[in-house]
Order: sequence, then C-alpha cells, then structure tokens
Amino acid sequence: MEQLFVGQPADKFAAGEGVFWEGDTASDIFQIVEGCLRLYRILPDGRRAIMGFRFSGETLGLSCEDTYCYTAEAVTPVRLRRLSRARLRAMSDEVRQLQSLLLEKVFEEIRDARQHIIVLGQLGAEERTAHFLVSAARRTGADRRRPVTIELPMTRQDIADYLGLTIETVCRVLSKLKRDGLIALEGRHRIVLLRMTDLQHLAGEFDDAEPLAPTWTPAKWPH
Amino acid sequence: MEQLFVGQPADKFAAGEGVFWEGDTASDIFQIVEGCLRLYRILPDGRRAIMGFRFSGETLGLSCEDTYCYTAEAVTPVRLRRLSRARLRAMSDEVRQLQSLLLEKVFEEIRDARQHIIVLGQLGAEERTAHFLVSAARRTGADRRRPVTIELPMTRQDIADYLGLTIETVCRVLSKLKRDGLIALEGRHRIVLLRMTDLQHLAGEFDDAEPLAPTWTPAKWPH
DNA sequence: CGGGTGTTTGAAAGGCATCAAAAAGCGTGG
DNA sequence: CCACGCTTTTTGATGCCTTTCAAACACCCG
Repeated sequence: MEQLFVGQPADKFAAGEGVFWEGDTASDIFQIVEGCLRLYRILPDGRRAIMGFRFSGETLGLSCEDTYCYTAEAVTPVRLRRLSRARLRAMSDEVRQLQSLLLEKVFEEIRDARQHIIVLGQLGAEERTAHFLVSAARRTGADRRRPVTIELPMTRQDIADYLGLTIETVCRVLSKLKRDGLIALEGRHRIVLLRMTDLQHLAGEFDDAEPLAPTWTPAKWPH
Repeated sequence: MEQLFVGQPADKFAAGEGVFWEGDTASDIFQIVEGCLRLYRILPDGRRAIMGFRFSGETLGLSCEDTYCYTAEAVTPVRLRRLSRARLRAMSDEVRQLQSLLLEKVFEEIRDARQHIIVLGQLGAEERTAHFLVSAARRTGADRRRPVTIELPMTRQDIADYLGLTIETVCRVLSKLKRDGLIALEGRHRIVLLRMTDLQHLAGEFDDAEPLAPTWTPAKWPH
C-alpha cells in the first residue's frame, strides 16, 4: 500500500484547513504522511456529524464513488501524498494483487462503520467514551505496557460530534473516569489509560479485534 | 445481478428461522426471492443491535470477509437463492464487468451504514422514526402517488432495535405521528404515509438520494 | 371464541442536553 | 520571562426527552 504513493508529491495543510469537501468530485485518494484529519458531514440544520478521524499512515478517499461523501479537514498540520483515481485504476488493472488489497481497505471501513453504528445505537455516554479511548489506544498500536498513553489531537467538540454527545457530556464523563481512577488527564490532548481492562469492560467488549494486552484469559466458565 | 443466481436452488425458511449466524464461515452469498430478513448482532450483555433489513430482490452476505458479521433471520417466510463465494470468485475472474457491479453493491452498503450512523448519532426519536418510514417508502419503490402505503413485516421491537430506541418509544412516536395526521396505522404491519413532505422534513432531509415525489421545488432563497 | 403474543398507553425515574459561568490552556506581545 | 486575552475545557443548575416499570388493549391463530 505504501508503495502506491512513493514518488508522489507531498501536500501540506495547516491546522483547520480543508483537504476536500463533501460533494467534490472524488478525483484522488490520499495517504497521510503526518498529522490528523477529521471527516465530517454538515446536516441541513447545521449539526456536524464527524464520521471518523484519520492518522499518520492511514488512507483516505477510497470508499467514495464519484464524489466525496464527507469533508476532510486538518486537525493538526498535515502532510499527505495524493494519487489520482485514474492512475489507481490503471495500476490495479496491471497488478492483480492490488485489487484485493484495496477491497480489504474497503471492508475495513465497513467494519468500522458497523462498529460505530453499535456504539451510537446501543451504548450510553460513558460506554461510548470508553470505547473511543480503547479503540484509539488500539489504533496507535500502543506499546503493550500499561498504563497506555494516547494522544488525542482533536478537540472535545470533535469527540462529542463523533460520539453523538455534547461537549459537556464528554467532559463530564472524562472527569468521572478520572475520579474513578480509570484514566489520568495530562493537558488537553494526552490521556493515560490506567486500567485498560476496566475500560474495555465499560466499552462493552463487543469488539472483534484482538485484545490490546492479552496477559491472562478470564475464566468465564466454572471448571 | 439477477442472472448470477438463475438456476440456483431456492431454499425456504420459516418466519423466525435463521439463515446464517454471526461468526459462521461466510461460504455463500444470497439473493432474496421473496420475504424479509433482519440482520443483527447480539452484544455480550444480551442487547440486540439490528444492522438492517433485507427485502425481495436484495442481496445478502457480500460485504463480509471470511465470516458473517451478523446473524440473518427470517422475519416472514423467505425463499432465497444461494451462490457459493468460490463460484462467485470464479465468475468474477471471467466476467470483468462483474467486478464493478459487486463493488457498487459494497459501496451501497457503506452509504447505508453512514446514513445509519447519522440517524443514530444526530437525530431524536421522532426524527429517527420518520427517517425509517421515509426510507422504507423509498425502498419499496413506492408508487409516487400520495398517500404512500408501506408494509412493515418486522415487529415494533425490531424497529426499536434498529433505531436504537425502546419499543415503547417507537410506539409513542408512531401514535404521535398519527395524532398529528402525518400517518395512518392500518393493523400492525401497514402504515400509510399521509404527508410525505412533512415526514421528510422531520427526517432531516440530509439524504443524498433523489426525492420520492419531486412535484415542486421549495423556494428557499428570497427572489 | 379464547389464549397468547405483540402493541399501546400511563406514571415515575434517569440520563443527557441546555444554559450559564468559572477555570485552565495557550499563543502573543510587552 | 511574565502578563494579558482569547479560546477551550470544566463544572454547576435546571429541564426535557427517553427509558423503565406496569398494566390495559388489540390482533392473530387455533
């Protein structure tokens, strides 16, 4: 996947700058070299629904058809490589192997979307937030030493719009998790996950991903 | 798409019967000849999250990788045709055109999932329910005469589990919509959408699908 | 016609949103 | 390097919407 983008020029975007907008012709796909993006749609009444975040090394713009279905905006300063869809199509016609690689990326997005559906449809505020933290930790490929420290460059408002909550509720939940000793807050954008197993439990554990730190197997059945 | 399944034997399932289960090896894809299915996952604590419904003519099991990611269960008596993924792969290797057809189906599922995310994350109970009704109407390819009558074979509990609400809330919202004259209830499984434009308005109108009955264009901007 | 399941309605409780204000970060300029 | 002012975050008080618990009702099938 990396190899697709080698030699492509690296564009730069300042924090808050848009990379593309919902409805634009989807001419390119992107790979993030460095930084963090938020992907969102604005509803007619002005509400903002954040569909996801993308970090260094991740791909962007694959699961669209003719137009981008959300706006992509830099959370931090971002550097990314661009590849035209025409070029991509040409390459995938040549290299058979590429087809299944791309399809896998698309399936990954479906998995994430379905996960998101369950989080929004079934979980309460505390559970949603815990799930967000745990999956952020998993995503950064966090070193498996506990406690795990994660960097969250986005604002609380971003998190709220992603989780379908208000900013106040997100703050309150984080404060409560801190009071309960599950996490520690270090400034605005760094959170230490002190008791990962408790967080995973809160999150519902409906994940099909492999556990972050499989140190012991809980004995669920007597004998 | 239809042609893929011609000649395949048609399996029958009684109402309530399972077609496949979450975690099963995803050996086949299906096309529904007749009937309605619900697709769901059960969370560790027993909650049921309905990911969607499938009706006559629709396809099933495409957007999975090695195992099915949800359980499929007959809501009504169902007849469906089955096609092994091995066979499908072989066919798509031969017929180049098939590739993009299948990819389109996958993209359709992503679109639906993202829609669902917005509904669950941003809309209130009344808005969610209105959206469900409107999109059900659109799906049945309803005749564009108003009022539109839709058949909803699933139970209220199914609808609740799909919309992330309780059965009581779904009932109350339907009753309110009825009181307000937006819909009429004919028995348990038939609903008449009396004032479609009002319902669409309630639903948020964030849909990118074409309008159901474009009879007039609302003048949004003065002059 | 009667039983059972599914649906509807009511009353009370709980959780999240809203409104408001204080506190904490953070960049800027003195 | 510190002080200032702005933005972001946090905390508090109140209200609304949805859930929960409970009971009546309707529909469907035998």
